[in-house]
Amino acid sequence: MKVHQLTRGFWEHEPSLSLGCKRLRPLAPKLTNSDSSVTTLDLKSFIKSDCGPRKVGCYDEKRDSPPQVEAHSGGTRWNPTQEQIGILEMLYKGGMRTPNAHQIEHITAQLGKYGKIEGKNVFYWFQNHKARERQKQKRNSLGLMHSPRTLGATTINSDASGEGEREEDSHYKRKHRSWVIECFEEDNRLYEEQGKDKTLELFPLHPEGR
Amino acid sequence: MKVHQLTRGFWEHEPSLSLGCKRLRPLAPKLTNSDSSVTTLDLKSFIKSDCGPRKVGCYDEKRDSPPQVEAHSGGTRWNPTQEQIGILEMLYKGGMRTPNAHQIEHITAQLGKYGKIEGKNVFYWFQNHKARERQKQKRNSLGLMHSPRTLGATTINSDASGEGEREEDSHYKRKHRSWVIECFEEDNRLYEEQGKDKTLELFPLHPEGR
DNA sequence: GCAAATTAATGATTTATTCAAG
DNA sequence: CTTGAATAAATCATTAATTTGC
Repeated sequence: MKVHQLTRGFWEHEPSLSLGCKRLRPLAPKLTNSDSSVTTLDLKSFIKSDCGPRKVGCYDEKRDSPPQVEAHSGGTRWNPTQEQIGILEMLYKGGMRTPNAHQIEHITAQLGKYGKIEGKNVFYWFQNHKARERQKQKRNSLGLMHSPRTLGATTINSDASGEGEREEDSHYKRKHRSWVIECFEEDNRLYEEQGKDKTLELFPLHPEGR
Repeated sequence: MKVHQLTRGFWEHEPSLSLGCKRLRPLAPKLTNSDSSVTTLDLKSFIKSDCGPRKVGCYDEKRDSPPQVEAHSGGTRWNPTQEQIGILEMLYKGGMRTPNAHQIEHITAQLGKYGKIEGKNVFYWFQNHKARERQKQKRNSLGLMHSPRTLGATTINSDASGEGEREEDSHYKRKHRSWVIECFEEDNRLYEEQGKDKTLELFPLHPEGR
């Protein structure tokens, strides 16, 4: 397979790769296949070796001291403290919905005083909180006008929170902002040396359908 | 600009906060892009400018020199060259679906030789390509068997497109991995030194009043 | 032939779902 | 069951090929 060469060329900075692929023009019929007799290159092997698919996910944050539970708990997932949650909710109530990189950075720094936390935790928190507030509300409004049966009595708060949380948020959305992605440029060099990998299986291994 | 007291309280580690903020709708639709009231929020452009070329901001900032397309980059959105597309497709065909930070970094570096490109572009490309290949296939398989009878059987993965593209991808997903988010930790210091206060508009910035 | 108007393709962003730790 | 984490689906926005009228 010639693909091999292509691949190699690619990873080796070879500037000359004359693949015949042509970006199909927008309006073109767009035939169904983009051909490809080319194929399956051994990218896998290369990439894989590049970063050992060792531990999956974020368990290997600290190269050593694995069982070392520091501060709170292991290193699996963020376990917010009361203060952290409080502040986050406060911000949420204040109107914040999707903080950008700067804000996240800042917030993270502040919350860090109360316990271990990473930027992504803040990011996710907002995402989840927003989504869940929304669905909670939807459930409520729907439930109210429908059958009186309550599925989960456990849901104590059930909107009792009384936040006047409206859908306001959804208007000013649709505005470009990148918080999440824009960081790629910055963090590049970092990984270079660390060798820390979060790689995991790069390719699908188990066939199956969803 | 008065940035809400609440904010101040928070940032100063002040525990006493009495938010009564009600905050109403963010404000007018804000279409026509940035109100340009200036400094208020160009966080984004800020960030971007950090790296040089200001893209995101759209054109508002410089209302003149609009048609000035430099090279091809312009400044709006990534416009992949054929080589770039070719390589990406090659990788895709090779089985790559959701490259992690390392891979993205690497790929970006390589593709950068053929034209301007950022990590996020690579990230998005894979996301979009994967999704679109999927929907294309779904369309196909649905289309070809218009026998309304067995709808459920559609999963036979007819592969009509002639492409060997399988659905394998959708299983190994749900695997923790952060490429996107993990960068938050790293890029922090970047902003730090700049001295640029980020307290600026932590909130949606709705015109107070009201 | 050319440029405005159309339109398909696709880059970028947001929302909805799903998975799984605790 | 709650919720942090991650991915997929839906949507918006912009670019460029194509069409159209002159």
